[in-house]
Amino acid sequence: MIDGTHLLNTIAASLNELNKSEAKVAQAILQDPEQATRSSIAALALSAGVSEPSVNRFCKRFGAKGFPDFKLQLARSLVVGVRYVSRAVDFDDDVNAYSVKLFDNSISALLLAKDRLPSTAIAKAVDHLAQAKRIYFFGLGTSAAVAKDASHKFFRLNVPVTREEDPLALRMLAAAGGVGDVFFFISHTGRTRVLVEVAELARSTEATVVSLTAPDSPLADQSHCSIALENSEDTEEYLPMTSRLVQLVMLDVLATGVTLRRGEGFQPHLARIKDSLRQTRFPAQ
Amino acid sequence: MIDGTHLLNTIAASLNELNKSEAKVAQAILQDPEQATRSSIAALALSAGVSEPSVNRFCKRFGAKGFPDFKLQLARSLVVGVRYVSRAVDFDDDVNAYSVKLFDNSISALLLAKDRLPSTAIAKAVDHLAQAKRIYFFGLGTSAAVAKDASHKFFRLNVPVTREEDPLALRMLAAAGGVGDVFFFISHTGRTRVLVEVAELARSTEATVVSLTAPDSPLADQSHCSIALENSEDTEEYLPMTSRLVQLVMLDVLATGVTLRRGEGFQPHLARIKDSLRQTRFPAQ
DNA sequence: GAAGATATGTAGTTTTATTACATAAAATAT
DNA sequence: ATATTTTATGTAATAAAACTACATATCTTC
Repeated sequence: MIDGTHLLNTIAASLNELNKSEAKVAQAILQDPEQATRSSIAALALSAGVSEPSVNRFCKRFGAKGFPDFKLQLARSLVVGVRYVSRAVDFDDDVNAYSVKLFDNSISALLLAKDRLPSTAIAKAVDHLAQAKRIYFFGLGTSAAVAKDASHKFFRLNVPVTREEDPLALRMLAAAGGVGDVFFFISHTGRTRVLVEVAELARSTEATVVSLTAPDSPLADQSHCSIALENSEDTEEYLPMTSRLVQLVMLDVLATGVTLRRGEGFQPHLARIKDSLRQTRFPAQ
Repeated sequence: MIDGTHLLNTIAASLNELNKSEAKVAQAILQDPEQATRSSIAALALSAGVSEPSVNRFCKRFGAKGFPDFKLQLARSLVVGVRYVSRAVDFDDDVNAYSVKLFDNSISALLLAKDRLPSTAIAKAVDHLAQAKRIYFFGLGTSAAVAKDASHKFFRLNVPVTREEDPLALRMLAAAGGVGDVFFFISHTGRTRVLVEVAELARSTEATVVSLTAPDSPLADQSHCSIALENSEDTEEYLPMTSRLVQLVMLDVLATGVTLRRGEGFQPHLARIKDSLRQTRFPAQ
């Protein structure tokens, strides 16, 4: 019921199978579902031009116990979402059960992050990135994949991008930093020794240090600008982390911010890059 | 109201500012919110051990017009979600506006994918992966980052993992495939020439070809098992793609499936890997 | 166009929610 | 400590909303 197809779609789909008055009710509901959830049965009957029992029958037809129950379901279906409380995977979950749980967890993580967007930090980071002569993306472990994704995205924005994982190379690059260089660190914990040390090194140059990491962490402390990502209750005993998804989307946000800074004239450049891929693909059928 | 703070949190937060009977009502609701949305005022009053008007007053205190209205709001707040319709970024969006849009788009993409989980394909893929002697993750472009993430995740599952991007290396590895090898292809379009050719090559050996790609694509056709990811209306003129997020979560699902296959006795192994990272970090404050 | 089936509405009944008011509990002042 | 005020809570009456049984209308089918 909750996670299934959306009530509104169901109603719309069965429009032609309905009686005249039921169809009128459907019409009225589809026309303003939000309103419908706030109406009494009398009000809805009036606006649909039918009698109250017709509305009632309509509700029962769609599996509700009655009108109030129907309104409840409708109200829920108006919000696309996940049930709160992220549930952990059980050993006796079947394929569908654990799949849904993992998706739900991921979605919850993004929803949570959305609710606490550090807008000022984002704006500042976009400033730095938009002005950068070169961007270095540094991340280790799971964050290395995020860094890879980020560099792949940012190089399109007409700025030289360097990505590294080798700790020695990291140090050397950081030490050689100068004006216009932005060192972008990605770390879930913000406590990875190497990264923190490298950030410190970069900080000692004329370069700018930006990070996407846990607030108040050693790494955040070393940054000129740090975008805080609360690492929510990631018990993750054996579960994959949801935090990297948030990191990825946050980098999308930053890339978008930079793109907008580039202005409308920048669009052709992006189009050209996209076109360059065309020949590598089989044409669509 | 919809996107704002969650009603339940608000209630929980103001618990100590409430009168005795109001607190009882709050208690009863927090204890089983779902139930509360389905109860009559009488039922809730009973379960809270207070009179009906007390419940009514409680509702009004939290901004509702009355009990039914309160139930409606409660029902909504139980679903964390996004308003449907993914909106595109405008050139005059401010930081917060485009951030929210990007998050919403990502969330919608995951929600959509969740609604069309190809369970049978997933189960089959888990079968293959759980039995693999070695897994090769192949992806190019954006999918290369996904492949990197995947290999990082699967190597923990006690199976040798190889990841490659060099087209020549891909060919050689594929040609050398044998029984127990699983070649896992990741591609948004499923039409990247190199990948399709390499898949064909792998297919000609005793190895198993699994893919995470668009249904009915050339790549899917070459696979023993293909997990279909509809590449939804990804206009993505200049916007980053949401599809890779879905890919990542899908790989989480597969990794989880394999983990569950390994059985409970496998947990210590994972714990050991996690522990191995401890010394690379600054201790938490 | 009549008989049956289906759909819709009317009016009464029941359930549910709200209000007005009375009583009880708590807080403050004397 | 007690009276007085204020606040909290419940009781009972009222109003509103939803539901049911049944009557009437409409549509089908022969």
